[in-house]
Amino acid sequence: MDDWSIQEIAKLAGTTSRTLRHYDDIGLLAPSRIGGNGYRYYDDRALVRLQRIMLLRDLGLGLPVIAEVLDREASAQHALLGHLEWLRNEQERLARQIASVERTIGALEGGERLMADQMFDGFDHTQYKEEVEQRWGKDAYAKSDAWWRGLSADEKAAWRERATTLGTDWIAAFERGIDPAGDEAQALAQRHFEWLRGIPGTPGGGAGGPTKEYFLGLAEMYVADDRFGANYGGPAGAEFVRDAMTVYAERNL
Amino acid sequence: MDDWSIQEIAKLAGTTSRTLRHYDDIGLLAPSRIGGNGYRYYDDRALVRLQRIMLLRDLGLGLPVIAEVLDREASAQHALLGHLEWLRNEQERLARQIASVERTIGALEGGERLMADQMFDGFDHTQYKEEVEQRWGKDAYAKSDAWWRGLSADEKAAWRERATTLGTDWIAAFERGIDPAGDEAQALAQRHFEWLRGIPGTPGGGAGGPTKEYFLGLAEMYVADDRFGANYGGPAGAEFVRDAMTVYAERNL
DNA sequence: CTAGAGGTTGACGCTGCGTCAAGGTCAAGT
DNA sequence: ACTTGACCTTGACGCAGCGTCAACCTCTAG
Repeated sequence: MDDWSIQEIAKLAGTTSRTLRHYDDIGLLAPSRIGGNGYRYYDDRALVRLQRIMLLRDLGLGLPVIAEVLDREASAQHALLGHLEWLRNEQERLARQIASVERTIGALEGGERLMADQMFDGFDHTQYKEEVEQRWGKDAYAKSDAWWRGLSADEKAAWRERATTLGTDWIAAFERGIDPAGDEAQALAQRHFEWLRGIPGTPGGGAGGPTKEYFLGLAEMYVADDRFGANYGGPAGAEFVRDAMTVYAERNL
Repeated sequence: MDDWSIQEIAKLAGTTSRTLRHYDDIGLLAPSRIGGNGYRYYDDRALVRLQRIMLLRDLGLGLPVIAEVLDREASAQHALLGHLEWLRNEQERLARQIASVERTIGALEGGERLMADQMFDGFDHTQYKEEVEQRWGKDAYAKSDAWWRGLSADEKAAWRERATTLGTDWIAAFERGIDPAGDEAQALAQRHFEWLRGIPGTPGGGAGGPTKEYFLGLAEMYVADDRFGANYGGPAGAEFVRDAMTVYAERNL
């Protein structure tokens, strides 16, 4: 008989018997013959198929796809081209992750600078301490400060990114000239509300979310103070944001 | 109560309630409070922890590692540096895979050239047809040829690589001047035997492996024909290989 | 006759949740 | 009071590809 036992063919192809049993289970590669004792035996045609399987597997293709290719249900080119996209996307993902990890490590080694960051809705955290304390009390500032300082540099970056995204969305909405009381602007106000809610220790943080006073107070401050307003496209944009927020507050808070 | 329901905190952190239950299950993030009805509730401290979890998770860290970092059992720097290695290795792996896939696609598009490849132990497949037929008959050549043509370009490359590796190992052994009858050289002869066995359709392919005649015939041919001998470091190397193979054949075949 | 190598069929484990399934709870509307 | 409907709970399977026991035959050599 010109065939091999399961371990023999496994060695020839550089794999394991367990793998071959698995391939049998899922129908990818059946033994060419099964002995009366239940033993699996493979011939040279099976070896060729197995070698193709190993090759495609090493290229990263999934077993179902390999089965399609080998059974002529799909062309190898097509499958490989699709797979190539996958691989490239994965590589980009990894590149981004590597960059993020490097930046994070750098930040940690840099002593985890906590200051010179933005908070309280885009404020530099320490620079505007007086305004915050004056408006919402020393306690509000202290609690928020403690929370903020507890975050790592990257976490802060994430928060800033959320703030930035929200800001640019506000600006885009303003520039399109939509109605501050319309659905779209109100949806933004809703997001603004949720965002504030995510800052523990402030009058806005907590399950209930910002109080009406805090929400309206912020809205007015965006207009009154250009340092805030800058985050929303300047005085005109800030007015738009304030209007939308005011409508939202009246309707929901 | 300054806390949130499971869905609320999930939205605040940009994840799902299922994930939070999972984190509870594995002990990564327990709810700060559990209602009499079994509901999970999370406070601001839990939110901060959750946000850190999401950040580290986005960097690609595993949940157990994240737990260690957050519980101060391991430093973030250390964990991230280790992770960075992981990521770089993965990226290299992907790069190699991408290159392989591209080469394979190119080969397929190139019409899958089957000739100008090596076989029958390093022979150019078609170039030495006569010798092969003369030594082992037309049938041997035809069967092996059919098998060989059935392989893809990459599969052939894999076979050549195995041949090359074996060849360089032989050469290295020869240059170190070891005993052809010693354990090391005999182990190489064993590998040579296994390798020949993996070529179906030849006098060497099949469960039993090469016959003694085929094995010895090849060994002599390595010495007699420089085209073979070149694969084993020239005439002197070929003699070493022949001696080792002869000993092996006498002992085991 | 027995040991040892090798074969068989289950079945769990791993990573990180997504996705039902079956069934309580709660606020709102009728 | 009753019914929705939204949200909560605890299981438990599924995925990709095998590694790794476990418990139990089978074959070969001494």
